[in-house]
Amino acid sequence: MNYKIPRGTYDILPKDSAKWQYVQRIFRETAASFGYEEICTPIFEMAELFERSSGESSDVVQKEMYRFQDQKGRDFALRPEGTAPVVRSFVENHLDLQGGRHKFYYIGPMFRYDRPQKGRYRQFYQYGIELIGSNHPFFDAEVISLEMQFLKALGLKKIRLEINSVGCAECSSDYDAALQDYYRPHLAELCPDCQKRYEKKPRRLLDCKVPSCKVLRQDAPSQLDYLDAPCRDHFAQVQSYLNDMQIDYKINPAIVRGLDYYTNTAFEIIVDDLGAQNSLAGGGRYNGLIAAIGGKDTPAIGFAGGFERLLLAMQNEGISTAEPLKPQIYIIGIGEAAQKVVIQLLSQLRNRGIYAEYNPDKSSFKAQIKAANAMGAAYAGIIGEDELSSGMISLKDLASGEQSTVDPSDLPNLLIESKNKESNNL
RNA sequence: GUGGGUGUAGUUCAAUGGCAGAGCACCGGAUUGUGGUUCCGGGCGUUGUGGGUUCAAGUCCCAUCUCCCACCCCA
Repeated sequence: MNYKIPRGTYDILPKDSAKWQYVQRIFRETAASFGYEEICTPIFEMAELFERSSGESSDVVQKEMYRFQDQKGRDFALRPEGTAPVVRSFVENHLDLQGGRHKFYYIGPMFRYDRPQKGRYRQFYQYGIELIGSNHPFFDAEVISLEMQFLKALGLKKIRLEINSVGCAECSSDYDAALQDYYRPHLAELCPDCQKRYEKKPRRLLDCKVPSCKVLRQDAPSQLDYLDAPCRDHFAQVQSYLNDMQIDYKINPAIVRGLDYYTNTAFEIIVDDLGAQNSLAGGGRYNGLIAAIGGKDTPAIGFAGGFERLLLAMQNEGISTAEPLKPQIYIIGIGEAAQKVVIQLLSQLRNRGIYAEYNPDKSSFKAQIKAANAMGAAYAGIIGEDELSSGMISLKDLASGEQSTVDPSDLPNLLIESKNKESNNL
């Protein structure tokens, strides 16, 4: 084998594509029921867009972006996440000046130069929504409920919703200072990673997995105690709306979104038994982002989820998604003379939208009916010498074994009728 | 970027340093046109790749790559 797929990427083969179509369809339907419409943005953008939005110090920008220059030396990056491009498009198309609320959803591949592992790839597919133009806490709850609704529609049960508030720019920097004050005397006891975090992003100290760091964290100040009055009120209202929507959640002060632009509400949906990468979706409010990339100051909230993890979780819960494609009829032709009639019939049926199969590679009657059975065809249509002379077709119901003789002109309607009957029974 | 594991037929896996094999899948057949069972037949694969040790390497050594798991990070 000469050519190999790039590391951390994968092909979606026909045997799996129905699953992908299914989850995407359910997501689109769910989004539509909340009034969200699709937005498609390019797969690459100016690298600077992501530096601005995610934060130059973030890992995503520092070491995970696929960056490249084009023939004119312009600095681009394959998009590592979906929010910045949507916001860029929002501003570029002057929707910020138009006012009002805007609801977007997107589906597509994202790229991050990570070390691949379970539930983590270098090209991975995300779905997400963005609601731009309101700071009302109702919409925080609505965005969360859309995601919960989607997961429920898929039949996932073993999921947990955790929420937090990271406050606005002011209270969040107050909190960082408080955390540093707390950790300063213990600096030497922290793991090397945490010592770096202390400087760069003190909040990251809260989700370190090293036992000694976990112990220290127990008495650390909580973000929630450092929220100013408006932020505290906002968070309380979000919870109240979630209660009204009968959505279960747990407050987890350790939830820290990785990207710099988050404010106030942050949430994450976690699935057990998924391995280390157990975060199925995450999101939050990002009131400062639109202004940060040059638009009119506009509040916004959204989330993103990963399809790979979704599919893993569904597999874990034994949720089956799609039936394999089965022919409605498999046409068996015997002898050279039959082939012409077979092909004409095949075309007629396909023109009527009926999935009909025929395989001239198999010549014997036995091989053909075996294939019909193996493919799960509902019927076998037989055309041999007898049928050629009578102008009729022998039609065999492969489930019951019953065989009848039908006029070729009646066949399409007959097949469509039986298909309808079958889907009504489901 | 760090650590551990891994790689043999389409697939799942065998093979004390000594002839690379089996199950499943796939294809064909079992007296001329009736399917899930059964029986019979069908396998030379750069043993991931490149070096090295050896009379002899799938097996030992080195390098490299993939995949898996974890750290990290995150969806």
